[in-house]
Amino acid sequence: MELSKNFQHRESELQWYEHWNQAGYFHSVPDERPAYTIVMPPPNVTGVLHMGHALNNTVQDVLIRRAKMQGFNTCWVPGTDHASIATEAKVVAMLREKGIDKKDLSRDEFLKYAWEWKEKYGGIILQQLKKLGCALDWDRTHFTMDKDYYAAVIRVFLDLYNKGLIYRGVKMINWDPRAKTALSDEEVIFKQTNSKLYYVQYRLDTEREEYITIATVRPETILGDTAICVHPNDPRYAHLKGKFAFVPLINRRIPIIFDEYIDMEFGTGALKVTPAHDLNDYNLGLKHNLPVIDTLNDDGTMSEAATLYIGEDRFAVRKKIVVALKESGNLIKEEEYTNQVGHSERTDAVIEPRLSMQWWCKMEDLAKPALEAVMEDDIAFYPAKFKNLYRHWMGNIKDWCISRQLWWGHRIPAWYTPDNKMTVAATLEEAFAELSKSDASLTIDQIRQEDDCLDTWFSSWLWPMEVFGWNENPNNADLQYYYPTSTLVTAPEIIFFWVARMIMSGYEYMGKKPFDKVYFTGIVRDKQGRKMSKSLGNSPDLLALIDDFGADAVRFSVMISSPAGNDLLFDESQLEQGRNFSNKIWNAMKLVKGWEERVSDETSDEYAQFAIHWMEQRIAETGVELEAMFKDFRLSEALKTIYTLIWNDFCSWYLEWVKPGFEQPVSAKVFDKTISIFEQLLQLLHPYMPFVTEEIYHLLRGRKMGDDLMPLAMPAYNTDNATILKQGAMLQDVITSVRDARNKNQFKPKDQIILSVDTQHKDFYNATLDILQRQVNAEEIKFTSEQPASSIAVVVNTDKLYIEAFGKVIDFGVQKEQLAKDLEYLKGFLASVDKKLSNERFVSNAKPEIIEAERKKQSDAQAKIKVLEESLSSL
RNA sequence: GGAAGCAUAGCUCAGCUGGUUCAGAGCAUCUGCCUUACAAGCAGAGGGUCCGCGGUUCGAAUCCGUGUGCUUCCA
Repeated sequence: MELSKNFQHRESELQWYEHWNQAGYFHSVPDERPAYTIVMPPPNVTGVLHMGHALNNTVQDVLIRRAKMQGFNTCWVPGTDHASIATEAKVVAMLREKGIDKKDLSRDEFLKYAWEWKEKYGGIILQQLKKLGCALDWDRTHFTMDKDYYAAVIRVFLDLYNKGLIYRGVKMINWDPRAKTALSDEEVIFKQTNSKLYYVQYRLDTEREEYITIATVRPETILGDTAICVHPNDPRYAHLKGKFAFVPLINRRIPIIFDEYIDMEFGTGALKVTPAHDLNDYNLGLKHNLPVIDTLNDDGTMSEAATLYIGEDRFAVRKKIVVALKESGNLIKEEEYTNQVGHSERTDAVIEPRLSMQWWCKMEDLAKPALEAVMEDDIAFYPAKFKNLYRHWMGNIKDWCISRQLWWGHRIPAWYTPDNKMTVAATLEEAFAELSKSDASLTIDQIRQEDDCLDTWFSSWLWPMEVFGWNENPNNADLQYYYPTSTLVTAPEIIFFWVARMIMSGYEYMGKKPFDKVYFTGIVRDKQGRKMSKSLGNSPDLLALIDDFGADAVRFSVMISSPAGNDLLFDESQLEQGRNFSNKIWNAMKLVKGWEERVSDETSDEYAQFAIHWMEQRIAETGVELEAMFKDFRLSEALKTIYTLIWNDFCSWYLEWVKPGFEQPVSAKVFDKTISIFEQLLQLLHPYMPFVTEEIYHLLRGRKMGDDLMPLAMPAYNTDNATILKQGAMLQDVITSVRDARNKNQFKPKDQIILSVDTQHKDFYNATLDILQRQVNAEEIKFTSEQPASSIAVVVNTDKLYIEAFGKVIDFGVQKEQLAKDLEYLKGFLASVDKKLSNERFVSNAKPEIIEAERKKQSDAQAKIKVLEESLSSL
């Protein structure tokens, strides 16, 4: 078979993903093996794959694939969440394009469109995950508005309500006037904004014409002012106790109040108080019994209560009112001012603090066990630094606003009579039964259900239990087997939104934590360090990257640069590195495959014994290291380690050491061992780069479909020969040193040399002679005790190597320089070691093995110095 | 205003419990190679006051304090 020049990822990816799926490797059913379970953080159903997903899901896939090889029954559950605000916004936009206004639709009509939209576009992101190679159990795909899931959400709502943990109340909330819904604090993004600070004077209700000046960035809100507040210790305003002022333009008479809340330094030290439109003002209003005048409609236009500009947009009014204030002489001055302005995470509209009746969930009791679990490492966070953040939030937890003024989502199961009596019940019939108890004349068609939906996170917090069918039967076999799940992989930015709440619901409803470990990935940033986001448009097109470089290369690039919890700057050079790595392995395969037709039983393979033995030990050594790294989620370090093992140890050293000469036969043993070694390496790499490894695994021995790498059990690694590892390193050292000397003396690669070795370790050289000879292109290697005439001397450890070449003029100056430089370094090194060892406090305080190591360093350095001095003097 | 994180080669970053397996990787740079798997490659090389200062210690890139700079979270 003709093998292509490079790895052809496009065909390979399609073929293997389909094959793994068909073979059932992705699907899990409970059995006697231990389970290793991950529930995917459900992406937004409107989403398309971006770098954050690529990172997050590659991490999960690496964990799943490795666990599978280690004998776990792995289950990785895919799914999406309904993302009420984002989806509703998309559907509204889609309808608008069709010329349909949401206002003209009934709730049911709208939902019909929404479901159509979901069926059409909602699965895109899951399909894209297949391109990335994700080993997901597709039979378990869930959606947060599936019938049973919906029922679970309603059931939890009823339960919490009955426990007294859910209540209705008027509070200051974050209002998104574009989406016309409340937002939780976490959904508001504060952006630095260039604003203006307006100084406005209010006429005092005194006989003399006196004024008090306030500063505000939101002049349109003065129409809702119900007081002016100053600091009780502020001498400027002490005389105003008990006085009143008039709101400009509308001449509302409002009191001057005194409160220590005021920052005397800010503005004029006098604050206008608008309880309906500012949280702090609201609290002041409560304290001082101020009336609340709500001057805004839900769409951000002025309400009738404003009395002026009714129906006009708040920002247009801001401009107009400034003009009006100027004309009336109330505007004193304007100042440039930068402040933090809240924007909606989803619609980017400027948030209005607004008083509103909402549904709330009490968090204090739920938070307690969830906080303890993390603090006591019953649920372990990686990296642990996020425990602090978690503790801080959980310790100061506020009640959760769970209602959203949207249609797309789980409709709150609260029911009202025409005179606004309310009950909470699963169905209309139950609600009717309850409500009619106190009103016998009530008919069922008079009852109307709450319009609001629940926050999306109020459904996704049930994810780890509900994907296994908690609602239908909490004792079902799947839930018993897979819950608690093993590892949650997510971004730190949703630690409160989601992670904390899943822990709460897990304890509340399962009595158990939802997962053992939480691994927080970093945030993917672009080259300039900006977070990749849709709004910036700086996220590369992942599918294009996969197409260009291959899924393995994309996976490589995100994994190589993502130490746990640290942000990663995404750089295309890493994609190239990944692609090149695939090709390197592909070419190594071509080399080995090329030997197949030249396998012979008669060929000597003694020369290769050392190489094989050494490589096997290197793999074992690395296998042990990898185990430790995976335990700590040092995933990028693990990949680097595997990369080095394959590229350096295997390709650069091992293959060169065992490679037969041009068109020479290769022994059956070397061939077979090399393939076995290759297969072990492919297995170690497979979790990171599944496609290229599976492809080559099959090609190496011409395996049949079904005889696959993906489910192959991984051996337990342990090293039993430290000596050969040291000898391998020594051999590399000798080879590099001789090559360096060749280079420095301008030898061409083809120039042959004669190498003479003055050593105490003849056994080592005898075992590696053939390898050494080929690697340094030596015609002959012999032992000696004297430096041959006109030879280059090289010192490696305490061995002296002499290089002779015919027809080569040797530059002793270069050589002398090199030896002198080495000697100088070593003398300095020895001096530092001597100093340490002659320090009494070191000898008495340091651990014995450290002292022993220093002694060894001392004697090694002394020996080497001696050898170097001898070489120098013989020049 | 409160809190956290980061500062290591030209660039992007590793460096777990303090000790030469500790100063490392990739990219970039320099030298030599179209060597019979791979030029997306091979063989070598150069390059760093581990941000400044102070402390703990026999010993600090690593621990503590402090200053500076950047980032993020909360108010």
